[in-house]
Amino acid sequence: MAQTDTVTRILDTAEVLFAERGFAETSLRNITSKAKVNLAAVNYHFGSKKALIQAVFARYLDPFTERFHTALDELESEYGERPVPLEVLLECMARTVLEVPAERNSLKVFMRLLGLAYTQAQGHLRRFIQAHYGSVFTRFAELVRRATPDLPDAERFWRLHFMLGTVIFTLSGLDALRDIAEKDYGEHVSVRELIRRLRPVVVAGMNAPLPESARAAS
Amino acid sequence: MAQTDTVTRILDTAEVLFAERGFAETSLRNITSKAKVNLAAVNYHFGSKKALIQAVFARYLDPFTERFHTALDELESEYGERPVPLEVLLECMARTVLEVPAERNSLKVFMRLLGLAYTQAQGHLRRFIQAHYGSVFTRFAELVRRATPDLPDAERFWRLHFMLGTVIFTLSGLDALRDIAEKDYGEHVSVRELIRRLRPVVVAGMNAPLPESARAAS
DNA sequence: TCTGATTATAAACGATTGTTTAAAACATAG
DNA sequence: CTATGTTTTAAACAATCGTTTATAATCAGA
Repeated sequence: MAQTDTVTRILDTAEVLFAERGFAETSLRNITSKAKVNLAAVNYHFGSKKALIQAVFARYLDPFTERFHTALDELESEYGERPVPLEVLLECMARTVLEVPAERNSLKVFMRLLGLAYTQAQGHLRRFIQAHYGSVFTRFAELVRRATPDLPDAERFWRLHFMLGTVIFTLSGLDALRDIAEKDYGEHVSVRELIRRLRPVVVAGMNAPLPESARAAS
Repeated sequence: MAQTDTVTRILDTAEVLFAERGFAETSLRNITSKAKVNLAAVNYHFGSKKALIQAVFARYLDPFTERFHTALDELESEYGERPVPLEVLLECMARTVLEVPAERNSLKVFMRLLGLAYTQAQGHLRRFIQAHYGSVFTRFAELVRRATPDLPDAERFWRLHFMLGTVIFTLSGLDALRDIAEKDYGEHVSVRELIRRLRPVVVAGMNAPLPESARAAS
């Protein structure tokens, strides 16, 4: 039983430190000392630092993809052949993202990790995430395609990533932005309130008019 | 004259490596060996690695803020007391962002650096950028305020950062996205074309309907 | 051409990194 | 209790990090 305890203590500490300072800036000694665990325990239980990083992600993404798949199952059986409206799809994704880390009050950590997965070099991480969790995103993208039949494929592809960028960038850099916001007009904003603000912006962005044709551009 | 040569060779190499792998993952030995410069040259000319990082940013942001200020000057004198339309402001910013690195074909590097500035911990960088270049952003935000008088202050603040997130996130992670895009539908997309696609999305996001009131939310 | 300051260089510094080793502690089944 | 397999531990590993030092090379001004 002490084994499980050590493994989860390492994961709990690692995810916080990774989220705060990034992967390269967090040493195994930082993690093990704060987790009150022997240094060698990381290599013993996980094999390497890279594997630890992937394990941290898997602990969030495994339940996320599972819940997201069943949520999409429900939507598909509810709507049958009819396309699921875009707002419903976005709402579904947002709800799932909020649910997963809610149990440990770690939404902020989860968001920050997603941001790091995009921006930190860490080629192994991108490959790991793509290989293990790419399919659920493909499925979501296909549903979005049916919800926005007028959008050219390329346009929809990019707008989906614009949307992802907005959300992940905002929620991942939340602490820094919150500092500025509080200094500017003294309002403390919660993650859920931010998501409330994000929704109309994202929907409007997805439904924006098509850009002027490439040839007509200056 | 050899001095200037060494300094710029260090900066040229450092910005590329930083953009590719991040700050912590790029060692001074990586930089100096690739730049064919002695290791100690960095500490001699810049003082420290932190100072080198800041110098890399200053080389982009100094001309950027200067050009942006004069471009905003022209807009203000053109419109006088009337508010500058939002589209014009965004167009002005986009044009300035494109102009600065154009001389060295390093738009990709510039964008990637901006993304890193947001996401990498590097507290000293955030403070440096805020202290040196915060004023031009404040000025821009004030012009946006006059262009969108119907938007509550808090809402506009967050939407501006949503927009920044979309653009920086997209252009900073461009290489990864481009790989996916090419694999999905074989189209190679240029930065300028991406900006063309971004514009209507950003404008629509800024002009999106207000979210349901906080109290009415679930 | 000599002088004095600036720049380049090679070598070493101590600190920290991820990982491995070998022995100790522990748990559990016979 | 004993024996076996698992987990923990302290110590050391080689590699790399940013920085410093002392010396050599280069330059500009008189």
